[in-house]
Amino acid sequence: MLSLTEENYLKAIYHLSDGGSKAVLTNELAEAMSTKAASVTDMIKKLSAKEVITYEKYYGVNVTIKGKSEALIVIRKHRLWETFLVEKLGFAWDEVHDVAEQLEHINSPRLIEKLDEFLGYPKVDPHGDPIPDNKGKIKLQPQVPVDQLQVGFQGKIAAVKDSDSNLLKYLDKIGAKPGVKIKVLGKEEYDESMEILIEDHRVFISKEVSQNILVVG
Amino acid sequence: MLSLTEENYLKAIYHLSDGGSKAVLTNELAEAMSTKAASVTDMIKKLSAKEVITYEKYYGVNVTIKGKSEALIVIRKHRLWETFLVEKLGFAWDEVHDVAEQLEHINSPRLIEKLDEFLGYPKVDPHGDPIPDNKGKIKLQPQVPVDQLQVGFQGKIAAVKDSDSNLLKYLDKIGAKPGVKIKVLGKEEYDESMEILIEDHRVFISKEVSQNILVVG
DNA sequence: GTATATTTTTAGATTAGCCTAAAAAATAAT
DNA sequence: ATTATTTTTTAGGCTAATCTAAAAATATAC
Repeated sequence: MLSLTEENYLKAIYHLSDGGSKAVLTNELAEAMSTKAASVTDMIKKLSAKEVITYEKYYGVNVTIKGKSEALIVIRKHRLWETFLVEKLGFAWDEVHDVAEQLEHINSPRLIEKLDEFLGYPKVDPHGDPIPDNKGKIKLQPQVPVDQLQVGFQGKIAAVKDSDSNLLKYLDKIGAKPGVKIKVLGKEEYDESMEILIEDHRVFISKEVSQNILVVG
Repeated sequence: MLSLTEENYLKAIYHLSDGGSKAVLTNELAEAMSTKAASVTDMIKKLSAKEVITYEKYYGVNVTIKGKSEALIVIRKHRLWETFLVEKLGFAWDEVHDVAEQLEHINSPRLIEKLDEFLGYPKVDPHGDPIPDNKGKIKLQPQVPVDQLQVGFQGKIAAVKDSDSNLLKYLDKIGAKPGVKIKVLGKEEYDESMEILIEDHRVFISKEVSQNILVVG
């Protein structure tokens, strides 16, 4: 059983490690938690003792299987609550985070199952992030390049192919970065250029560009 | 600003004092909070410093105006959440208390206003208890426990004391829920058990049970 | 490859909330 | 009205989570 504070640290570690794929340094974590490195060291020892992370001095921390599962439960709760706030209570998608940060710590598996059912078992939250299922499994969606999308498609930018620096600069200019909402408005047959909505503004992109933006449903 | 623990103490004081109409003793409070008298004395000092209660040594504590208002905000949240859990998520009315105990501490005035709106501005919660408005005003109707009623009394169940889950299950079984018609058929002198009519069927209840059913005329 | 800078850890305090044991005040009993 | 009992408070300690300041380990620079 984790305390509220421990739960928050674990979640931060999970995110900073990209879901457990790399080690997290003490200072990074201190920054993320708005606290001091010394406090982080203390907490790291506690979380190690509870076997949700492994810890090597002066090297960093890694999430264990158990830790991942616990982190995903919190993330599931966070994203279900965000969905509730937007879909049912009429919050704007950018004002839900702080409240969801509190709600995610409510401890009642039954409540979460009921909430999930009430929301119609949503797959993604209002930001487009996937909602882990009740086993803690996160269904990572296949990333599709924009040029293969149908007109009308709505989703979120998952990644961009970062081969060319000029391309990245251009993508940055039009606001095409991971996490941003995207919608396909139109497709020109003869040159395969596209008209898309990035966040809230319309842009025309060439086939070349469209091949380099990866999205998820 | 009160901590979670302070909020729970204040709420208990509010209830034990019958909404601020009498002083609460240290041991009473210790009992209610499942803690020791010494801890209560400590907390009393903190709550006095924050001016939500007044405190006279060896006499007891009283809620201040400010304290009442803060307690009522928590009670409002508790009862709105209980309503949500029953009305929207399909919880049974006797399984909501523990979850609502957690949810009542979520701090977001906007959330509560939105929730209130979503629920259609309910006046009472699933136990029949009145929901304070957003100014902290509570419309109280005099509620009398069944054990104090005369034979022949007819009325309506207004609320049940929602402390014990086993009791709530029992009450649910005999159909004793808010809104239901009730009539006192008889009273046994030697053990103070009673025979009552709940909606349409006769039941015998012990004194203990009769003390936990509150009715209005 | 030694010196300097950065990062991380230890050491020692602090605060909130709780505890036990003992002292003090209030209440009850004779 | 003293004594006995109950209630409440004080005294002193414990744990979780935080802090500052200093020491230790690692990384960087010349």
